[in-house]
Amino acid sequence: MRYDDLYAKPGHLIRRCQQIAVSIFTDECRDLDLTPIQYAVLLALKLHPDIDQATLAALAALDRSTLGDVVRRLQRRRLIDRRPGEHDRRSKVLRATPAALRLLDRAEATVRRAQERILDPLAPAERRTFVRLLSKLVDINNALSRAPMTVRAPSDKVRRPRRKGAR
Amino acid sequence: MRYDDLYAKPGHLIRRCQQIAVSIFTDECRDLDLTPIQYAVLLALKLHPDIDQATLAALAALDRSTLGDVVRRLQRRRLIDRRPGEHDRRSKVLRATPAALRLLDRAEATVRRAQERILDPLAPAERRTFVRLLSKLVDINNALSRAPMTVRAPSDKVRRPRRKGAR
DNA sequence: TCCATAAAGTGAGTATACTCATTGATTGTC
DNA sequence: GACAATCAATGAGTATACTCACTTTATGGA
Repeated sequence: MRYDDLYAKPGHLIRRCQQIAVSIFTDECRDLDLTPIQYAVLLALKLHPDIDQATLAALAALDRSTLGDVVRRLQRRRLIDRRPGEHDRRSKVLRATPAALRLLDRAEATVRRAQERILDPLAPAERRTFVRLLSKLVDINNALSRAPMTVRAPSDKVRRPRRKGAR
Repeated sequence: MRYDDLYAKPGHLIRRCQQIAVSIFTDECRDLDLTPIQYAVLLALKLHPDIDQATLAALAALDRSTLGDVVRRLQRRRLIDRRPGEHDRRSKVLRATPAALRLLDRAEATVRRAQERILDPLAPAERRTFVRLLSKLVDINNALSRAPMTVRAPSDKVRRPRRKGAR
């Protein structure tokens, strides 16, 4: 395969696809004032009440720092209830508030419509193929790589000195 | 199709895919100290020297604000040369420095390896299918929506005719 | 019990990635 | 040539999205 052109590179196509997906989601959910991440976090909390932030981060595929920010914003909007863990005093146990559950109910049809709009350019058979390949890609890469989901320690502990401007 | 589960939703899968792609790219390019975006911007500038920021933003599929930040960081590292436009004094004309061009040469094999690693979980035939569907999804959605990518040929096109009732 | 290790949350730092508003320059039209 | 619409860049504001370092707490083995 050729990756001469920027537009033929899988990485670029994936980024644009994500851009478009977020744009469509945001457009559909404008009235709900929910971002894709906030929706994912609240949905995960609805399905798994009373888990700590590290567990939720793994469920939603976010690192702990990012989730910390998301949780803070949702807590400020009274969509998340947050209390110290009883068994483990390091942890904070989270729960979606009744308002959040109502919001999720209201969001259901909207979110489904957004998901359908994302795949709209593809024919029905293509949609199934696309989602299947996407799932395969994500699952296997997730198992192999050190994506945030797996929290695997890098094999090479030797770290280069960070240059200025480095990420 | 069912989107009951978070993990079955296209939006979530696309986000995870992007996460993984960035992670692989960053891993491969760590010696080069280049992010995917920085690479895309520099490559676009190599192929289209002396364009202004708005044109570059369209080429790289970024909004102008985001590109402004990226350009500032690249300019600080002396990878971009930035001068006021001669014909249009509102604009700033950009060019990849010789150091940037050398960096792009060094990056070539590494970036290709990263792109291949992203698709590695798929069989060869699946890779072609995936990239084809991804391209279709991105192209059609881009044409329909008002995604940041407004394709316009910047190289030879002098000026777009201004449509009166457009937008 | 002591202690090395690890895990949970957090803060700092950096880099996307958008919206909206503003300022200054340009252009088509009258 | 004046003017309205538009456009280029930029800043403020918000939300991801990571790494690294640090503190506090937990845990397992000597």
